[in-house]
Amino acid sequence: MEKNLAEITGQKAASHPKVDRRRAPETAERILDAAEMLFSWRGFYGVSLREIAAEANVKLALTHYHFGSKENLFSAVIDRRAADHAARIERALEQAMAVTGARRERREAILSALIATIVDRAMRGGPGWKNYVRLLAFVANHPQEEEYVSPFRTHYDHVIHDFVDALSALHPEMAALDVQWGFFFFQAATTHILVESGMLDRQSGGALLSSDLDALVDRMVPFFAAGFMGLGAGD
Amino acid sequence: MEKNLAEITGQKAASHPKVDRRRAPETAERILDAAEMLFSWRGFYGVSLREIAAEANVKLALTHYHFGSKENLFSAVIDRRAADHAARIERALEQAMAVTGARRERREAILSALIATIVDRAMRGGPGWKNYVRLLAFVANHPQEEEYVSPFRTHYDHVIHDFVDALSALHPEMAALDVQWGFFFFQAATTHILVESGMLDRQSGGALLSSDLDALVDRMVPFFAAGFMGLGAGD
DNA sequence: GTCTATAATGGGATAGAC
DNA sequence: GTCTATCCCATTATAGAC
Repeated sequence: MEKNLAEITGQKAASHPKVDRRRAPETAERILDAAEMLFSWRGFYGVSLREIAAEANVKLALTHYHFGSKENLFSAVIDRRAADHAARIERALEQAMAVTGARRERREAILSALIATIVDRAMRGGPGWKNYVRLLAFVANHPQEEEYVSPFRTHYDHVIHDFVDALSALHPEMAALDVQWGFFFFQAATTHILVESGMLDRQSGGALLSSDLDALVDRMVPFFAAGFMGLGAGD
Repeated sequence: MEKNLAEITGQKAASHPKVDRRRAPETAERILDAAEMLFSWRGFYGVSLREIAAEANVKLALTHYHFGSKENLFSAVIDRRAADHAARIERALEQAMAVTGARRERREAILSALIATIVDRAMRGGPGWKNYVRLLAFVANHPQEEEYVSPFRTHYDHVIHDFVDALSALHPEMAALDVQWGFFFFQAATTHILVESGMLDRQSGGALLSSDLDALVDRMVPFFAAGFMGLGAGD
């Protein structure tokens, strides 16, 4: 069961020049890159520090020197990007709330602020970001009882709260709980899709690709914006 | 292979036949129950056979005696319920396709055939079913590259295909790919929600409960039925 | 900071008595 | 079918040389 993941997925951790000029600062980064990639595919339990060290071309002991423990390394992977990522999403939400026009369009702008910002990082932020986004979605799909999800919560809980507030302000005619339901459905689909489980590819026979995230956004935003009307949103 | 030890040793035979027949099936069932529960929370890698044996009040060696290997045990957990479960969903779909009325209602009936049937098993099938449904959703959220997802695919891929067909037949005015997108969104939200990640509870401050799946169905079906109108479905 | 070596533990799997 | 005992290997983590 433990096959070489790089061969299967054709993926590598974020690449760095082979020739090391300054090893010291780069080593920790390489370990983070490797951990980010491997954790994003198999989760916390499915990856060993040995695999991470090998993927990073680093000796095993260095993972402990730089990060102390496996759990610490996992947290470090998230902490490297989470604050910046959450801030980007918050900024996009602010811009979306400044949009004027029909409420349907304003609703779409809000939803797009979340999914399009995430997709932008995954598609145009470099290979590390793609892995990070997958990891983010992966963790979001796990029970909150797991300890390793807590770093994720501290960074993103308030973001989600702000989105619900924005939608509630846009739709005073809706019951507050219905707004929460609707956004939860949107968020649920988002996190499922971004793990790239490959289901979409298989079910469509390749006509729809999980990797084509831009096409995803174009379908997802109008679909979910319309969904709110099923819960009583006036158009 | 599995000879009766009493015959070989010449000891008395018929002393415990009833006890053996009662115990034999029960042990394997207890192991399956424990594995089902633990796998559903922490996944394949996050659980050890020792934990499973302890949870089942059984010695470690018995897990190997009854199931051979860890992978085999995982498959056995799925095989115990998957065929019955898939058949229930298929039957519900057939009944939904017999519904007459407005297309919106027929669309809701189809979506409900999936989610309500799953929720029915989770809520009213007993504790084992609740764990199975969580495991089902858990695995659906994992990359298809993982080998342990294949037993799920063989049991459920055709079910999903039939749902897409039913929706496509209902909406000839929609592009076939858009129907696939819409159902994929629905399925994505379904699998995310059923892992009971606890997000909903946290975000709503307890006003919405992940465990209240019946309330979920009441919101989810109209929401996603309306979503299709965002992709060009005539009402 | 990086290396080799090793401790200490837990993992899956098996043998053989009963 | 169930038990005890054990093998063998992978795991996380640490010690100490350089």
